[in-house]
Order: sequence, then C-alpha cells, then structure tokens
Amino acid sequence: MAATRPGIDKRRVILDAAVRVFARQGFHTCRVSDIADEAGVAYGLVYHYFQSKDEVLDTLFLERWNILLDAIREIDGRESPGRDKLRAVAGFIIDSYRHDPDLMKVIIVEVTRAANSFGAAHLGKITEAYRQIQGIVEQGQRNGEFRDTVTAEFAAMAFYGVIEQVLTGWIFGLLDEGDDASELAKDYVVETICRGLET
Amino acid sequence: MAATRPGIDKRRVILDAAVRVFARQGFHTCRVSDIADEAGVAYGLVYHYFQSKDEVLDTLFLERWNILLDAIREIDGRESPGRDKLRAVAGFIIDSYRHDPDLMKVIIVEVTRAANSFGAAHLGKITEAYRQIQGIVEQGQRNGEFRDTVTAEFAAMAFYGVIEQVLTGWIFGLLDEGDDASELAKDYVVETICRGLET
Amino acid sequence: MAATRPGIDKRRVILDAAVRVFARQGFHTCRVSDIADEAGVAYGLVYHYFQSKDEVLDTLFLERWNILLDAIREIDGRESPGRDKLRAVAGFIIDSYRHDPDLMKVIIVEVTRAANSFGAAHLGKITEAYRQIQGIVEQGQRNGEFRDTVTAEFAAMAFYGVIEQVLTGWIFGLLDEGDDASELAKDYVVETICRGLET
Amino acid sequence: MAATRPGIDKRRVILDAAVRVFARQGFHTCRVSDIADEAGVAYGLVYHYFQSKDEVLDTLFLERWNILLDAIREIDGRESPGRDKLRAVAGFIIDSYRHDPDLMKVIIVEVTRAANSFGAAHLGKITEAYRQIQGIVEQGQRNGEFRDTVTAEFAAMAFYGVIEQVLTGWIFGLLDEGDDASELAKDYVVETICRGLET
DNA sequence: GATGAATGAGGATTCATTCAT
DNA sequence: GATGAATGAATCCTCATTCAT
Repeated sequence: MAATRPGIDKRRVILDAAVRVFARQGFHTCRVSDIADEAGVAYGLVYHYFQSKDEVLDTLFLERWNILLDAIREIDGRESPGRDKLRAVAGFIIDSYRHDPDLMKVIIVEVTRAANSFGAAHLGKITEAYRQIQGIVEQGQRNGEFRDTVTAEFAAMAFYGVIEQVLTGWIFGLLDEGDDASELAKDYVVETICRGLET
Repeated sequence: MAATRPGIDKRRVILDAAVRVFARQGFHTCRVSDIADEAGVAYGLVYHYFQSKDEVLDTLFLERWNILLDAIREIDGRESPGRDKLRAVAGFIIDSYRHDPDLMKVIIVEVTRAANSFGAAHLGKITEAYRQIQGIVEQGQRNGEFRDTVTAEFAAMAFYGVIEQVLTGWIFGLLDEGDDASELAKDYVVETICRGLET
Repeated sequence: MAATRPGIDKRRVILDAAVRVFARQGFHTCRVSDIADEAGVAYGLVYHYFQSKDEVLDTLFLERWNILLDAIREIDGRESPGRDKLRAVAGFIIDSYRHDPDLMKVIIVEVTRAANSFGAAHLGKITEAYRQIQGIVEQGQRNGEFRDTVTAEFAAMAFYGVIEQVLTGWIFGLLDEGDDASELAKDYVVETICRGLET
Repeated sequence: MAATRPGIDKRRVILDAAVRVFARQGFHTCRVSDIADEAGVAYGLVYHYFQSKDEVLDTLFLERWNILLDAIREIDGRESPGRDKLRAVAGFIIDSYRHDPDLMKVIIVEVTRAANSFGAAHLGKITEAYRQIQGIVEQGQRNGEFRDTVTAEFAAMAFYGVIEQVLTGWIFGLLDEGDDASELAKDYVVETICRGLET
C-alpha cells in the first residue's frame, strides 16, 4: 500500500517531535504548538492525527510499552535459567534507553510514575510487565534456582525498581552514561539482584 | 488574647492541607484554591505565607527530606554492620511512608522523579541521600562485608530504587499495604539487596 | 477562498478598539476583556496578535509617533522660514488630534507623560521629536530669524509644551474645541512662541 | 497642645514616604505596603490615617496645590508689571520643584495629566491655577503691556505648558538640572513667552 | 490533508482593604 | 494608636481545542 507518500508520514513526524519536546520540557510544561513547531507542521495538524495532547503521550507510551511487553514475553518463553532471563529483560530495557533516551525518559518521568494521571490510566499495561517478570522469578523459585525468602511479587518489583533507578540516574545526569556504561549496568543489575551485595 | 492562640498555626494548616490535595489530585492538576479550601482558609492567605504554589511544594519536600537526611546521617554514624545500617535506612523511609503516606507520595511522584521541574531544582538534596547511602556501602566494602563486584555508587542507586519501587507499589495499590506489610518489606529490601535472589 | 476576506483585519480592529477603550477608561483601569468586547472578538485573540496589554499600547504609540516623526522630518527639509516650519509642525500635531482625538489623548496621557512606565520605555522616540524641533530652531538662529537669548533646546521644549498643553486643554474640556478652534490654535501657538506676549 | 509627641507625626511620615514611593514607582505600580515599608510603619496604619490609597495622593496633591494657589494669588495681588508677575509664578513653581522634585513629579505625572482619574477629580483645583494666570495676562492686556492677538485664556495655558514641559524635561532627565539651571529656566520661560523667539 | 486564526474556559497571582488583638 | 494576619475580588495571561478555508 505504501501509504500516502513514502518517507513523509506526518503522524510519525509529530510523534517523534513530541518525544523530543516532552523530554526537554515535560508534558505539562510544553504546549501543543511546541510539538507542532518541533515537527515543522501547523498547529491544527496535531489535532488531525490525535484527539488531544494526552493522546499523543498515550500513543507514545503504548507503542513502546507493547514492544517491551512483547520482548519480555519472548524472553520468558525461552529455555534458559532465570538469571539469564532477567539479564535479557534488563538488557532490553537498558538498550531501549540507549536507543532512544528521550522516549524512555518520557515514559518513566511522565507515565510510569504519574500516579494521578497517565500512570493510573495505564496501570494495567504497567502491571503486566511487573507480572511477567514475576512469572520469571516464580519459575526460578520452582526450579530451585531462586530462593523463596522473598515473594516473587516483591522480587519483580525490586528488579524493575533497580532498572528504573539506573535509568533515572542517567536521566538526571547522576550516573555515567559512557559507552560501556550500559553493558556494565546490565551486569550490575543482575549481579545485585541475583547475588546480592554480601560476600 | 492568649498570644496568637496556641495550636492554630495557619501556615502549618496550609502545608498539611496541601499534602492531602497534592496527593489526591497531583500538583499540576490542583488549584491553589483547592489547597485553601482544604485548609479552610481564604485564597490569599496561601500567598501570605508562600510566594507561589511551587514554594508550597518546595517547603513540603525540604522539610521532610532534611529529616530523612539527618536520619541517614545518624544511622551512618552508628557502630554496626552495613547490613544493619541499610536495614535501618530502609526502615526509616518505609516508616516515613507509613506515618504519612500522602507526604511520601507527593515527594516521590512530584519531586523525586520530576526531571524537568522540582526534581531538577532539588537535585542536590536528592543526590545527598544517594551519596550518604553510597558511603555506607563503601565502608562495607572496605570491611569485607560487601563484595565490590558492583560499585558502591551503583549499589546505592539500586538500594534506593528498590525502596522507591516498593513505595510506588503501595501508592499505585499494586502491593499489599496491610499491617505487617511494612515490616516484611523492610526485611525483603535488605534480603534482596544483601543476599540476592539466588540460592 | 477570497483571500482572507478583504477589509477585516482583526489586528487592526483590536488596535482601533483599544484606542477607544484606553481613551475612555485609561490604560490601567481597563481590562483586556474590555478591549476584546469593544472589538467584538474573543478574549484570546488579543493575545494572538499581541504579547501583552502593554504591547497594544506600545504598538499604538509607535505607529502614530513614527508618522509624526516622518512629518516633522519632511517639514524640516523644506525651504521655508523657521516660523513657517514651526507652524507646520504645530499644524500637523493639532490636525492629528482633530483627526483622532482618542489616539492623541492616549499618547499624551498614557505615554508621553508616564515617567515611570511607557514614557521611560519610549524615551528615545519622544526625544527624537524634541531634537528635530530643536534643529528647526537652531537653523532659525543661524539665519538670524530667531534670537539666541534662549537655547534652541529650551525653545524646542517650550514649543512642544505649548502644543501639548493645548491638546491637554481640549482633552480635559478646558479649551473650546469648536470648528475653527484648531485653526486658531495653530496661529496662537506660533504667535505666542515666535512673537511673544509683549507689545 | 503640642500634639501627640513632638517630631513623630506618623501621618506626616507616611505622606513623605508616599511621595518618594509614588515618585520612584508610580502610583499604579506601587503597593500600599511599599508606602508602609518606606515609612517604617505597619500596613494598617496607612488606613488609620487615610481612607484609601487614593486619599494619600489626593492629600499630597491638595496640600501642595493649595500652597501654589495661594502663592499665585499673592503674586497677582502685587503692584508690578505682568512680566514680573509671570516671572514670579514661574519662579515659584520651579522653586517648588527644586525644593521637592519628587512631590512635583508626582503631581505632574500622576495628577495633572491623568485625564481619567486624579486629573478629572481635581479638575477644579487645576483650572483655578490656569484662571489665576489668565487674570494676570488679562490685566496686562488691559494695561497695554500685552498684546491681545492671543486670548488671555490661551496665553495662560501656553505659559503653564512651557513650565510643565520644563519640569517634565527635568523629570525625564532630558534637560540639565545643574545648579543655575533653574534660575536660567525661570528667565527662559518668561523670555520665551513674553518676547517670543523672533528677532 | 494542511493551515493557523479564533475561541474561551481556567488558574495563578496581586493587592486594596478589613479587623481582631 | 499600632500591628499584620486574613480576606477575596479582580484581572492578566495561557493554551487546549475548534473550525473555516
């Protein structure tokens, strides 16, 4: 079908611009016109493709989060130790950040932690990820690979919390974002969560 | 007369009302008049005590965060194993939440993760907590109590990330908030971070 | 189609409405909504065309003052006696008032004498007019047409002061505004300034 | 009677402070609290002595303007040529400015030219001054000292206009305010108005 | 699809004024 | 007289959204 004109999907252009604007200024602080300006399109076109400013962020979040969910599902389906699965999940999320830091920043800052707005709206989707991870831990516990001193539910939250904090550290400029930082981070996450700090 | 009438510090009343309103509606979504209504005072009195809506949140954050910082410093000064110190820190933060869930919700949702607004403004204060925790880990590493496979900087972030995720779970209603939940949570945090998931 | 509909420049409509409102109520006393109402447009349109209420007045002032400045320059360039030039300048300003009393009222009341706000902001433009008139006097002094008992700088201020006072008299309803009043006023200004009161 | 306490008339202190504040910031731009601060008294005391912010300015204006009116009346009663009387009036006004520039600035900027507020309110008082001067000119015309090419009414406005423009020049920093500037100004005013510019 | 002029509800902030002490 | 906490109406400006072209 090759749609309207190859390479000039204005809807995509608007979404990509929105990511940059949301990341730079924050969702509440930016205006719809800022998005339009960044995209190089007119005011009203945003409303041609989206019902509202909210819908732009919703779209952005869902696009990416569904990819994440698919990835975790795929990883969960693999025949490998829990540790490797967790490592793969951490790897995928961290790579997502490396690939498009602005998008992940927006998702974390504006959605994942926004208890009174977008976070509440997308609670189901967000929870799905936690539960998927929880499943990985549960299987490990059944295997005898993981201890059950800690509930799988808690472990999943902890695991995700560590990752999100690492991204937050990068977003705030508190952690080094150098080249091998992300590879190291993947190891550290798994090392910390699986083996703990104690000798 | 009786000197300004004891027990009616309107400034305090406003701050306490603001906590409830911010927690319920979110900082951006609520109006200054909502705070005034909740406090049972007139519109303008908020501006008699505070320069702006922002300053109300700043005040709330700083009040609590400074208490947190003091507590961590005190804990760090103790003569006890790193594990106990981390447990004490986790305990303090979790107890803070149990004591005033609204306030902690506001701090986490509106400040700690708000990379483009309050978070950036209070970055120094926030970082101070991370570094204090980092110090605890470093000492443990020097002791031989903690491994140094993972940097102390990373470990501190991970530790804090787990705690914040637990609070986030409570805030979003994803984790059980029952009576012994908080005591359990303290154990889980330390257990996870110190001993890891693996058997 | 019909290209934006000829003759309905809303920006112009707003400016013209603002003149009437500023003249009637004064700049500080009127609300932006008064301007919008008078113009028959929506509130926000004022802000679509102007950054602020201030900018509306700035625009009004500059539009007219630049015309005045051009006129004085043109008059100065003529080959005629200083007296005739001064008469032409007085004539132009007085005709400006006859043509649009509201606009000149606004300029004099809200800008020209507003030492702490608009007057200070447009000091350069205002001074330009004084200096242009000063140039006319200086040339007359070199000619021998005018005495130099009084500095040209002072003479220019005096000349302008007389004119502005006449307009002020009209604005306050202190001087007759009848048909031939303005023609008479032109003569009187020049007669007073050039020949003085004494016999 | 010696009133409340010698040398500490708070009402006077407030009025004097108001002059400075109005001169510095303008009537509309300053707050009542600015006046109180400048006077070193509490908020509400301004309202103990005055009904409103407006009344403070009214008081200031009337105090000074009545003195001016008395002075002109006295001058008018003298046995001297019209020229000398005009010179005396110009002298009095200019000395008033030299003595308290802030007060005269306030009167000119905030009252005398404020066609929609204080100017309108005090129109009678202001007109009284014009008419008094007009009387001086009329007498001169009857004497044969002044020509009657120009009406006495116009001449009075012109004379006052020149003076006010000189003060305006000083207020805006456009005319030199040096030591002998005021003496010179008095001469210039009379020279210009009485003898005119022409040779 | 694309534009951007037009709309108007919404909310922060200011500040004159009142009043209990 | 003196204080300053308390009140709340008033108004500027923002900006999401609509719609005619």
